[in-house]
Amino acid sequence: MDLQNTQSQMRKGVLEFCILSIIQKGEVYPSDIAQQMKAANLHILEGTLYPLLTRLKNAGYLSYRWVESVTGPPRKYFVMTEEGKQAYDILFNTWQEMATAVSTLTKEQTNLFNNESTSAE
Amino acid sequence: MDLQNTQSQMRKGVLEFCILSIIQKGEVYPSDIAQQMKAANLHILEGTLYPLLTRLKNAGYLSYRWVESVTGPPRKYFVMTEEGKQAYDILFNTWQEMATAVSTLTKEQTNLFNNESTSAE
DNA sequence: ATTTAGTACTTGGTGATACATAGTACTAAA
DNA sequence: TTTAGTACTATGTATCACCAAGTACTAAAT
Repeated sequence: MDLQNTQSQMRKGVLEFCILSIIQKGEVYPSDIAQQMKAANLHILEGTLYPLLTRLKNAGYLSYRWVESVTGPPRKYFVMTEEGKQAYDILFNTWQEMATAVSTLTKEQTNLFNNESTSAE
Repeated sequence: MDLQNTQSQMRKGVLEFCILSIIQKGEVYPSDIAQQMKAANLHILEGTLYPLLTRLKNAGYLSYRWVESVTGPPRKYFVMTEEGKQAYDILFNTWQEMATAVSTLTKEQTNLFNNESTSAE
């Protein structure tokens, strides 16, 4: 176990949520997403992003259309489905609740549990 | 893929961090930790908690001592090592940076990237 | 004394998924 | 025709939460 791995795990947990958030704001193709994630300091690699988008699409949260490009092969432009929007709203709540819980837990404070009943006999 | 799984992934990413935070506040044994996590709405099961503590101990972040109990088998009481404190501080920063990044990303706002250069030709 | 219930810790198997790496395919310019 | 840049795909590996079953200890009930 190393710290980088733990940090990676932390980031991993919110990848889907962040990507749904980006797509919710407008039609994008994978490189747009990678760019925005990078700008937010949440780097994501091709080998992670593409399978993740496929999973989200298979789950019915996304749909896409092929769009020709002059600079290379065609691009998959993704948009959110109604189902995806609902899922995003739920994840948004989940995130907020979790962020609140973690902030509370990690605040420096006298903790109720430590002051009673847990001392060894 | 279902939503519960995604929510579980989100929680998974911060488990180690939260547990380190709890141990940092004082000597505890696994049931204390589970109880505090539950109180924070971040439930953790035995099959998750015990291996995780073993990993953290093997990484040098924790040490423990056996303490007899009158109500059952002896308990492993965990405390943090110096190395563990340093790791915790790093994870604390990681968490804060990530939480900020996610909040920024998921805020409803006109995004710079969507307004230029990403439209298809 | 033996059984039962409660508590504490351990172990093995499964599934989900990020990551690393390599590969395919398309366009445009040298 | 080759090279470089871009876009998408596929495979193998490692990590880790979860599930389920198991071991072990104590105290109370029978």
